[in-house]
Amino acid sequence: MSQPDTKSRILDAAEQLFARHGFHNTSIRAITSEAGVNLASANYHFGSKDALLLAVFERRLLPLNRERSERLLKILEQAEQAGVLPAVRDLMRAFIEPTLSFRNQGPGTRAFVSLIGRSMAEMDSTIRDCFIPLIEPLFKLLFSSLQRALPALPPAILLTRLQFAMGAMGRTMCAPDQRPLQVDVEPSPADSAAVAEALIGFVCAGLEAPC
Amino acid sequence: MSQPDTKSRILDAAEQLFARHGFHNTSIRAITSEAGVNLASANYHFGSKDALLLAVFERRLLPLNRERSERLLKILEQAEQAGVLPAVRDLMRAFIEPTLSFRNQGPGTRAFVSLIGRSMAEMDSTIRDCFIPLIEPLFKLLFSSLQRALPALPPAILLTRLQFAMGAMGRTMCAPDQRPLQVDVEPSPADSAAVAEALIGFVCAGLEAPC
DNA sequence: ACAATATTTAAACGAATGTTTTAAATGTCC
DNA sequence: GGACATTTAAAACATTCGTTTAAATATTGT
Repeated sequence: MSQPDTKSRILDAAEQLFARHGFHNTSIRAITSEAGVNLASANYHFGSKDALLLAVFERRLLPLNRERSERLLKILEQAEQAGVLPAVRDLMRAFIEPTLSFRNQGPGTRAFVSLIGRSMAEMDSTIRDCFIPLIEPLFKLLFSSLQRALPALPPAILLTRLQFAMGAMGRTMCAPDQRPLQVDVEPSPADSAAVAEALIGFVCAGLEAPC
Repeated sequence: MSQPDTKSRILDAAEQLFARHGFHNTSIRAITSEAGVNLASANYHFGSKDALLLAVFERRLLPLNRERSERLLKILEQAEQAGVLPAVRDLMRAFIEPTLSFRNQGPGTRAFVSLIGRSMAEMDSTIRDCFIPLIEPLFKLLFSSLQRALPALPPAILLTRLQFAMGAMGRTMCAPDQRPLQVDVEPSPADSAAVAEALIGFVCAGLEAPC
């Protein structure tokens, strides 16, 4: 092996470039060049560009989703044992907080969070075919958990509002790496924990709003 | 000229395909083929693919933004004459409602709304260079209007929350045309006026939440 | 140490892309 | 009605793309 092994270096470079320029606008040549490896090694290790995208998703999303899923289940369990409804805020925090704090764990995870945020708005089937199956089970768990937390809210309304929340979250994930819209105010707090708390407060207010 | 003129047919086809497959994944050949015109006519009329994207944006966004801008200004004016603060809900309705009702005015406008919603999450510079200048003035107007409506809220907090609202709105604009995440509930109301009202309620609750 | 396997390298392939070119056709205006 | 600009048509341009090939090199197992 060279420095880190070739496979990881390709994943790192792909993650960075997919996040910055998008999947279809990033060539395998750009990836292998950025990674400092031979062009053919990307296809050798991953088979195809599509499979590389899937590998980029899976490397970080599987552990992240496991953590979020465990936190959700623990909240449900604790609420049941205490004989109370789970709190919307606790549930949304379990879903949002690990994702946004992920951003601070290095340049790789930061790019990855951008990539995911961007992928949530993606229409292209190549990307959605990779992405949707990876988050659908967790999304279902979140939805059913929120149903328990808000038993009086019609499920269709809850689903609509949860889509709004996903939109707010997705934008928060990729907006810091976008060229910003210029407004005549100093930019929002760089402290990402504060942004996460603000987002949690925002979506909880919206989810729990009167009907 | 043929049926509708060639220029419009190219714009219609580009709008449809950009929304469905994304800019970089749509070829000029696919556009001109869908439009039933010659390949070279796209470059003849618009000069380049980038310029075609800009034309697609401008054709509908300029009138739409004019309407939204006028509605915002009227609300500010009326509030000032009445000696009261403008209502957050009125301002957000003026910004959101014309956009979402635009979706029901035909297949072209529907695709366009998707394209805009998708573009709000875009990282690619080609697309953002076209898109950002077209919405920045309106966004600034919305922001300053909300500052007047919420004088007690620190501007940095307001900006953060407005980003959340933009994310929720962007997702609402393109989600109906995405392959949906499957949840065990009948999909949200097809009535788009109801969705718009739900969105307005959601973002107002979040914007006005206690700090 | 040697054979077997895994990985890297350099070169090339065919296909698809945005754009340009040339010629024919169509419309406009004096 | 003829000169002129505008629009279409078909072909070709040079690049870039994802992928594959085949030889060279490194690694591993025994």
